[in-house]
Amino acid sequence: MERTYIAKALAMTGETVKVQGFVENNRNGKSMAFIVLKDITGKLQITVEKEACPHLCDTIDQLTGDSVITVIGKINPNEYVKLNGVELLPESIVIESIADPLPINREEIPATKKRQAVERSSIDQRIDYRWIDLRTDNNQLIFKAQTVMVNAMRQFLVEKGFMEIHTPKLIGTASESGSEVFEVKYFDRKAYLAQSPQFYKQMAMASGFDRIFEVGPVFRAEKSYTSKHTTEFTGFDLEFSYIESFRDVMKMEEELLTHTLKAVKEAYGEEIKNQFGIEVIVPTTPFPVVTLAELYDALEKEFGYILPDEEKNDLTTEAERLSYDWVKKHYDHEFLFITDYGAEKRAFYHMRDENGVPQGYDLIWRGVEITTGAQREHRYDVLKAQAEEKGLADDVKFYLEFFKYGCPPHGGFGLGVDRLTMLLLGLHIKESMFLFRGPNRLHP
RNA sequence: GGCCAAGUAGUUCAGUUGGUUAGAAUGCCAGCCUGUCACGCUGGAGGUCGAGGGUUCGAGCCCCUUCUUGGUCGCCA
Repeated sequence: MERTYIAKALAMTGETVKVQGFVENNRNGKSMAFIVLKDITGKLQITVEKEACPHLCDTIDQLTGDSVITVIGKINPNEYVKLNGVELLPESIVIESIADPLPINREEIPATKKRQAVERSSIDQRIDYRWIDLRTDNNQLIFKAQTVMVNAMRQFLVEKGFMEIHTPKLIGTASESGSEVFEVKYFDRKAYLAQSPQFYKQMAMASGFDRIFEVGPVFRAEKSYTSKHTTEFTGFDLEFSYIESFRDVMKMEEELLTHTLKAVKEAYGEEIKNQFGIEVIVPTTPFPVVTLAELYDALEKEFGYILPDEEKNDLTTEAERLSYDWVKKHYDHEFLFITDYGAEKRAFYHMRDENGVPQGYDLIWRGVEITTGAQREHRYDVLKAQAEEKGLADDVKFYLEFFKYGCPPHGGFGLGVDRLTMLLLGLHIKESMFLFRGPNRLHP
C-alpha cells in the first residue's frame, strides 16, 4: 500500500490510508489511546479504542516519543478532535524505530494551572542534537522557506539569461584581501578553502559567459563571535558583463530580491507570521540609496551617533543597526544601499572613479549587511596598479592574467543564503543553518 | 584577539548569612484512569554541584588556579 502524506490524508474522509511519521505524543489511557503522528506535511491524531482493537495494545504500550511508526487505518472526521477535527482509526500500527528519551527540550513548555513553564534548551545544546531539533514545525518551516527563496532567485536569474556555474573550492593560493583562509593539506603541498568565488566569477566574464551565478559553500577562517557570522556558509554570487556602472548591479539586485520576497510571501507568508511573528514585506523599487558620508551625517543629527572622522570610511555594527531606524523613518523601507566607501576599506578589484571612489555599494537589510557589490576593474593596467597598492600583486598574479587577453566591463555581488534566511525569519545565524559551523563548532 | 557572563538531575532552573540527607518543574520508569488533545492522579529512580587546590569545625556558596561554553565588539555574506 502506498504512503499518503498527512496533509493529504486529512481530507480523505472514509478512506483507508497508510501514514508514516514520528510519534509526537502518546496519551495512553486504560481504554483509549491517542497518538499524535507527525510527518513533514502535518499532524494527525490516531485514535485507538482498546476494547475494539486488542491487537494494537501491546504495540501502543511500547511507543515512546519520536519513535517512527507506520499506521494503516480509516480517516474519520470527528468534532471531538481538536487537531484538525480528524482522526485515524487504525487497523495496524507497525513500529519502524523506537526512540530513546530525548536529550533536549525542543520547544518551550508553557505554564498551566498544574504545571510550571520549562524553557527550551539553548540553541547550542540543540545543535548537539540537531537532527532531533530539526523535527519541529518551526525548524522545518525555516528550510521550506529557504527552498522557495533560493529557487526563486535561481529562477529569476535563469530567466534573465544567467548560467549557473560551479567553481573550485580548493584553491592553490591564499588570495584576495580581507578575511583569512583555511589551509588544508593537498598531497605534498598546501591548498586553501575558497573564501569567495570572486576570482572565478570574473574569469567567467573573461570567458565570455556574459552572465553567471553560483550557489555554493564559502569558507572564512575568522574567529567571529556574533549572531550573524559562521566559518562556512552558502554564498549566492553573481556576475554579469557589459554594465555601464555599478548602478546596473544595484538594479539587478533589487529586482532579484523583490522577486524573491514576493515568492516567499506567497508560499509561506502566513505561516511565517504565525510561527515567527514576522511579516514578509515585498519591497518597493528602487531601494533607497545614500552615501556613507550622508548616512553618518544623518545618524549624528537624528540619533546623536558620533564617530571619529577616521572611522567613517566604513560602517560600524551600531551604525548598521541605526541605519535601519533611519531608512524606516525616511523611506518606510527595509533595505538601504550605501555607496561611496573609502577605497582603503574596499577590495582592490573594485573599479574606482576619477576621484578614487570605489564604484560599489553595500546593501543593508533590516540593519544587517547582506551584500557587497561593485563594478569590477577590468582594465589590466589599472587593476594591476590597484593590486600593487594593496601589496597583493604577487598573490593575485594568476588572477590578473584573466584581464590580459580581453575582458568585458562587468560587475556583480554576493549574498549569504543563511544570512538572508536569518533576516527573513528574525533568527540567530545558528538557527537559520542546517548545521552551524563556528570557531568552536565542528560537530555534528 | 578585547570586554562581559555562565557552568548544580536527561532538560530548564532555584539554592537565603557558609550549617542536617542539594530542591522544583519537565522528561523518564511503575501503577491507576472510557474521548484525551502540551490529558489527569499516585508513587519511584535519577547529582563526583565543570576540574584542581585553599580558607573553615563545616563549602554548591568565600579565595586562587585551570578548563569549557556563551554574549558582545572588530572582520565580513
